[in-house]
Amino acid sequence: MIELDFRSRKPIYEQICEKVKELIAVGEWKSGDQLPAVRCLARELGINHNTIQKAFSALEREGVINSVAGKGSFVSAMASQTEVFKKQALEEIERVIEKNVVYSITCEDVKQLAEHVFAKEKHGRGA
Amino acid sequence: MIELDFRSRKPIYEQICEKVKELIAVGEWKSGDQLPAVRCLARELGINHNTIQKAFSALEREGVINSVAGKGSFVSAMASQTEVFKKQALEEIERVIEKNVVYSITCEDVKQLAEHVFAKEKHGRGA
Amino acid sequence: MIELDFRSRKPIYEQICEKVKELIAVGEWKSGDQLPAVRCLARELGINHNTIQKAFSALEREGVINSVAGKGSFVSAMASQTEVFKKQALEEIERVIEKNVVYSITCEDVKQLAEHVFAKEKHGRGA
Amino acid sequence: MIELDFRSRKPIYEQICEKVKELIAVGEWKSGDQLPAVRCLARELGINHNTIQKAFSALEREGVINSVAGKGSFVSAMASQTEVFKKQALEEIERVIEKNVVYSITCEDVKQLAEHVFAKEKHGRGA
DNA sequence: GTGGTCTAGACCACA
DNA sequence: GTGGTCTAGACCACA
Repeated sequence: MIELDFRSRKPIYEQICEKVKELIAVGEWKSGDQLPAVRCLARELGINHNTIQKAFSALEREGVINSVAGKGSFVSAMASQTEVFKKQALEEIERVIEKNVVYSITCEDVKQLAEHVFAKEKHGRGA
Repeated sequence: MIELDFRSRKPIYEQICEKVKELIAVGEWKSGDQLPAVRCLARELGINHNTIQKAFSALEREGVINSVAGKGSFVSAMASQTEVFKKQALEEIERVIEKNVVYSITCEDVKQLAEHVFAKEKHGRGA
Repeated sequence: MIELDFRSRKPIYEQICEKVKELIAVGEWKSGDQLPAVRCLARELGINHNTIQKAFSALEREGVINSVAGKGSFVSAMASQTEVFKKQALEEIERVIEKNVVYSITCEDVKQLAEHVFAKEKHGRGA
Repeated sequence: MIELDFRSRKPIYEQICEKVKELIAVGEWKSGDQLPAVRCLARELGINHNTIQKAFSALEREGVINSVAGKGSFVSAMASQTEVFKKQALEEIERVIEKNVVYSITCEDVKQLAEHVFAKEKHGRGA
């Protein structure tokens, strides 16, 4: 379910955070669902349990999950989870557009890009 | 001309690379222009010259500048410099959109975002 | 009568201890009253009876209740129960004030805070 | 400068966070000051550098300090640092009063307590 | 079993 | 030198 890129410059624990958020976003994991146990997931992914711990701590801090010692970790009940994710996603896109606006890209370029990406996406899901 | 954010988590040398590219992109520095000497720039920015060296080496590897031992560094003559930058910029934006497509954003969201950013930009320059 | 917050980082057994003390403090449970049976309460709260056991053991150690094997647990006859609770409460508040005195809070700040809390409380009960 | 209580139930890294905040609050460490190096402080306190790392990461998340790889950790420039600390302190006191209001303490009790603590404090500093 | 903390020690990128 | 990440392994409290 979760695939890691050990060559990436992005730390493993951050990759895990992102994957968990994605799994929640696509509805694979729902509010209240119990996540895999820290040590169990660590074994599956072939990494140390402390790395999972670090990822889960960050996710709890963000309000994405709730971890209770002795019981487990659970997808947070935050009703607006999805909206928060969407807001953060759009903010990230905005930042990257702003940063690159200096390289003579036009509004039209970005719009076409968006259409291209979403068209691809549609095909990908249709397939 | 180049301002660094020492608090940023982005490495100083990467910040320098980006600033150099921006200065070329906006036409401040043109093909063939000589860049400031490594040690001189280091003194101005108040950083170690090794950090500038690292940035310039990366820029040379990308073909953005040419360094000639004993003479200095020069903006590359690559005619298509601007187009390469633009292509890279669009690729980066595409990557970020693709990564975030899972968070229930729509093509329309991104298009509106683009318009918003470019409208702001226009105002900023108009001012 | 007893409500638990399973998401709280406060251990379940500590939550139970506090609730029992509160119920005694407000006069709901009086000296000599029999507490619900461990297993019964466990069933009601949907938790393991060992957790209740742990809470009751702690309460007995503090002299709040008396457990008699084969008969059950009873609210301790300590005449001064209420006063002990009050003393402990004030000690806890004192500790927290002392700990925070370094953050440039004033005596006046704390006094106003107290008035605010008690005014709220009064309203809450009046409602 | 920083003393730890290894017997305490409070994790070491949390104790460190609190001590750092206190040192900033009392003006011992000022905005922009460089904190002791992670490994250096670890050696001094006789603990593992990872524990300091964990504390500093938490402090950075809270905006109390800024850590820059290769350079060091610095007291954040947040102008309102002191006010934030004070606000958090008062919130903690409020919470503890509210929690204990059930134990028949009166507003007057708390006010007297406050006076007592601040009188002691004054003497302590005067001595 | 479950999460949380801590150590000892290694390796990395950056300055 | 400086912070950051990761592992292997231990120990703890709680359920």
